[in-house]
Amino acid sequence: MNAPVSTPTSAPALTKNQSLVFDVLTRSDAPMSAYTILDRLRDHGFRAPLQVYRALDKLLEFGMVHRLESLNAFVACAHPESECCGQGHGHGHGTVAFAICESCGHVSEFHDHEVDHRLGDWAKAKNFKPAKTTIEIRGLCGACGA
Amino acid sequence: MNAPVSTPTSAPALTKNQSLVFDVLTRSDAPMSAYTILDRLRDHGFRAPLQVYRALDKLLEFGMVHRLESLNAFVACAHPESECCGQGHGHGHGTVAFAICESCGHVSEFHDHEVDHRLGDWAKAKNFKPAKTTIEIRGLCGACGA
DNA sequence: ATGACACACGTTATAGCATAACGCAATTGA
DNA sequence: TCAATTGCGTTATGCTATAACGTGTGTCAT
Repeated sequence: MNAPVSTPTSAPALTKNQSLVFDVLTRSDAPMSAYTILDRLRDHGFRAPLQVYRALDKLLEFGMVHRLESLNAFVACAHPESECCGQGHGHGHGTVAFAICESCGHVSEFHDHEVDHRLGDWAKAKNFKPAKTTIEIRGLCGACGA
Repeated sequence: MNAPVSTPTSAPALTKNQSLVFDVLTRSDAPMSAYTILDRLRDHGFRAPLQVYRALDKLLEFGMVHRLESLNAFVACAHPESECCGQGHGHGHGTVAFAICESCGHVSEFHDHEVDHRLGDWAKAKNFKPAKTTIEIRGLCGACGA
């Protein structure tokens, strides 16, 4: 009884652990570290970091979760399903950027074609083949920076 | 005998530990983790991670070293002194981006005004005050990706 | 059916990255 | 001279991530 449970929806079917981790992240309004997620899920039988990391690996692969490199933390994907989350794997919508408030912890996810394009041009000019691009702006959000 | 040693040059005077760390990073052609730096400096009396981290903190503050968030590693600043490294502290040359080869480990540092500008515009529109921006492209460099 | 395979899972142990908290030494400057 | 600041060294600890092992279950070609 370990295989993914099929759901009525379209997105990839998640296993129990994957669902639990995704739910916790979705309910959070700030990024969570793997260990924080682990603590939230102790009541659901989670005992070891690997249970979280393995679920996160899959969720990252599905594009349902993002990793914030500058925080060593994770967030549920926040941009519209139509642009990314629903679709299989390659999902051609480009790189996502994050604005992270260092005061309240809130994260805004956004996308800018022009930025994408410029970085792509640089890569092409240098014959560099991008695999994954990270863009994170840390600072103060409108509410905190007043 | 712990104070910074003044040098004939312009840039901020470095203490012994700061110089040692900076030299090691400068000689390396790939990013180094703090612990790798530590190991390289054992012969020079380094015994504990904090000795490295404290030096790195200062070098980061001086703009002489960058931290690669997606690697938890550090590189010596590679762009021309005239644009950044030499000057005091605020240094208004904008955000730097990195292209990191996942095969050979080589890192290219570059700057794109347009990208900077776009991200700045987004921030302004959202009333977000940026403090530090991270842009890292991971992939294969020209030499490795052929 | 059955056996090979892929995959999710659970557990223990370990590796790798970073900082807290203490105290000492040297420099600066009121 | 004394207080404040800064760099340094040490010990201990905390946080982040993965290696390596074995189990169970579903899939599918034979």
